[in-house]
Amino acid sequence: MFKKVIIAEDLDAISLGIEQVLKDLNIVDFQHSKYCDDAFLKIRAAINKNEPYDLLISDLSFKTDHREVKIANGDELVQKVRELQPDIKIIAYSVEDKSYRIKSLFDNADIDGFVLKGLTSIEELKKAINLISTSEAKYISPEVASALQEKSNFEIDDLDIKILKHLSSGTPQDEIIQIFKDLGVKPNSKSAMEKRLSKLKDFFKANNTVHLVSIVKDMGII
Amino acid sequence: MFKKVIIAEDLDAISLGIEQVLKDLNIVDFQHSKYCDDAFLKIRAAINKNEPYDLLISDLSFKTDHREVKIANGDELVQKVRELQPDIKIIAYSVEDKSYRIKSLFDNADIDGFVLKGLTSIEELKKAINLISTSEAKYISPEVASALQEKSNFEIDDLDIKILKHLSSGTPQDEIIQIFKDLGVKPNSKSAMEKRLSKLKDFFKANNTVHLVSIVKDMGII
DNA sequence: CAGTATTTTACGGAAATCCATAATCAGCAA
DNA sequence: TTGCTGATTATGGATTTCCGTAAAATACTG
Repeated sequence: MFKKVIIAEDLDAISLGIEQVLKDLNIVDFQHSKYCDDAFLKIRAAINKNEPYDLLISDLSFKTDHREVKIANGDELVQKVRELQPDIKIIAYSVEDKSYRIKSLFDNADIDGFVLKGLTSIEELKKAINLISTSEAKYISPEVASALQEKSNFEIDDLDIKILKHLSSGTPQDEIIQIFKDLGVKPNSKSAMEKRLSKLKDFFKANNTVHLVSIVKDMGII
Repeated sequence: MFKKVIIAEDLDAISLGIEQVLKDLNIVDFQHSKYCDDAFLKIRAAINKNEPYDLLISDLSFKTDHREVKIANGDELVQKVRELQPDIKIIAYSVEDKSYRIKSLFDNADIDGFVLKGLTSIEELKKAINLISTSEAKYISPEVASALQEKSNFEIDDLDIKILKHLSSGTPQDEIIQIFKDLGVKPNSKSAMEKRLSKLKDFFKANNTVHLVSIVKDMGII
């Protein structure tokens, strides 16, 4: 079983629940951070003291404060923690149920478990911790297990995301092209843009641009 | 102080925290529902038994299950509870920070408090309960207090919402007009629709329709 | 009822987008 | 170099949206 655990979770109501789980599992050495930055610093400090954490339980969405932050959300946190300490186990604990985002956590940050906050998530969290502590298996909540089956999220590349973000913030297509030209981004013709858009509309089965933006917003892609 | 409390909250991790608050306040007679429908039935049953609840603490967003539900979210729940039992005190406890929605809770459902789930929300919840139990005052979390100051949310009426929903699901304007004509909705001309859209774009400072839909989705209006 | 104001509808040109096709260019093999 | 292939860019016309103005219908007033 894990000896030293760190929790990254901003909502006090929830972190109380998580701490209860750890106590039930007789894990007493745990810390709790309300900010991603803080969690990251603690993890780094622990490594330097040669007393590294062996489990991170992290929320994904964090409220934005007045204060300046380097790491804004759990996705970035787990990514950076994985780079810093490749052998740490990571469980994401979130309400996020968009398969696109869950899949990318397993693919990119190689997380060890995903527990969906829900009606029985406390029990699930226990199960996940138990499973991961004793094996190299991955845990994922049954409601969203299908996320991992989904065939590759196709080729929605970085440029597509850029275009979608511009569109959703009201920039007309012509201006987006101009911006890309000014920035020296490679494909920057009207046609290229239109081709990409029509590919995206085809892929997401959107009738028009409004629909497309609406869909990708719902999916949490932008 | 309140004698009998009901909690409507689907996430188990959070309801544990709320229950702790109630225990700290020496409130022992409380029930907990994970579904809005269930909460509503309990409240009605309590009235019938002449032992009504005097406080409802309700979340706003509830996860959708496989099961069929009559009341899908906290907004509807508090609305219906207010109609059923006008003298009950109601606290909304939610991560929702869109002023549009918060204001409408005070205006339409006449809730008594709004506590924003956050870093110190457990303490805030205690404060809110204390305040409301001893006076007719309203409680609102400081971070979102400005919501109540905002001048009327203008006249975004039901039809506007309908139009926006259609747009966001990919229906072209012409078709929306046709749908309205078929349904016998009153203003159903191309011009009327365009005028409304341009009013909305003006109001929300949107550059175009894509932008408009993006904004109202972010605000939680649709 | 006449007259005025407000709302709704109609119309039309400008702008943006959609969509198919053609031209251009870059890399590569013969 | 030549010719092929695929990717990018250009072009133009159909459709949709945008936006202002005018006509028509409705409501309101004295």
